[in-house]
Amino acid sequence: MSDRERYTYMAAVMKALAHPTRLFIIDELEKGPRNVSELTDLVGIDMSTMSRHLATLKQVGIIGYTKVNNQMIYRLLCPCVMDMHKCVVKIKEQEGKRES
Amino acid sequence: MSDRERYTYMAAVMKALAHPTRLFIIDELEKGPRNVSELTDLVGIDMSTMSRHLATLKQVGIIGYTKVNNQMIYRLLCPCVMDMHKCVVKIKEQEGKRES
DNA sequence: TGGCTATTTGGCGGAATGACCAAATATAGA
DNA sequence: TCTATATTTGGTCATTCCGCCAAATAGCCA
Repeated sequence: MSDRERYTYMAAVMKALAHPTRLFIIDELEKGPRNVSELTDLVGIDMSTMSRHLATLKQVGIIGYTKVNNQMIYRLLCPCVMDMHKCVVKIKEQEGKRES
Repeated sequence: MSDRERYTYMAAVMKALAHPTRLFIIDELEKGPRNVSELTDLVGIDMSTMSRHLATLKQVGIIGYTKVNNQMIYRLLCPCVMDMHKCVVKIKEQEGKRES
């Protein structure tokens, strides 16, 4: 894998995380599996929009789903995503200490 | 800070990282300070585009600069960003192990 | 089959992104 | 002051994103 490919891949993962709703989804799935309706109700957006957010996260392998009857039960595949949250918090914390 | 604000802030940081060139910039600045021309030559894009990428990273506090004569010397303010890289690598590693 | 529920997909519109070129700005030096 | 160098900013264009609504799809159950 070339450097260019690696950066492109990483950027795709970051991009998948770069939306408030999708970060919320990750936090919520960290508590346990949820179906699309539950997540939709929690966020308060159109279900079609939620479905697309879920597809975005699924596409890069952060979440997965199990089909149960006519429901899609989504779950977090990569808990390490939470480490990123912590890192972002660090960035914020040091914001005040910057020189320039 | 409300949950909604927190997610919005985090998403903004992720978004700033969500581009191959900007990830490259971070890797490069991790080695040491660089001016705009150096980074531009390394990536091979228009200097104006590079300048905007740098502004994006600066805006969320990941990098900073010092003005020396008519040069802008950029440097990494938040080395912890590298931790995120590691996390993304983890996501990639477990890609093969996924069930669905 | 028909109807009900859950979810995804197609399409549209407005906003943001990222590339380039050209022009503006700032600083050093002749 | 004039010129050269380094950087940013304004403008344009094509593409992508993200919201909604409407329609399609899939799986129960009567």
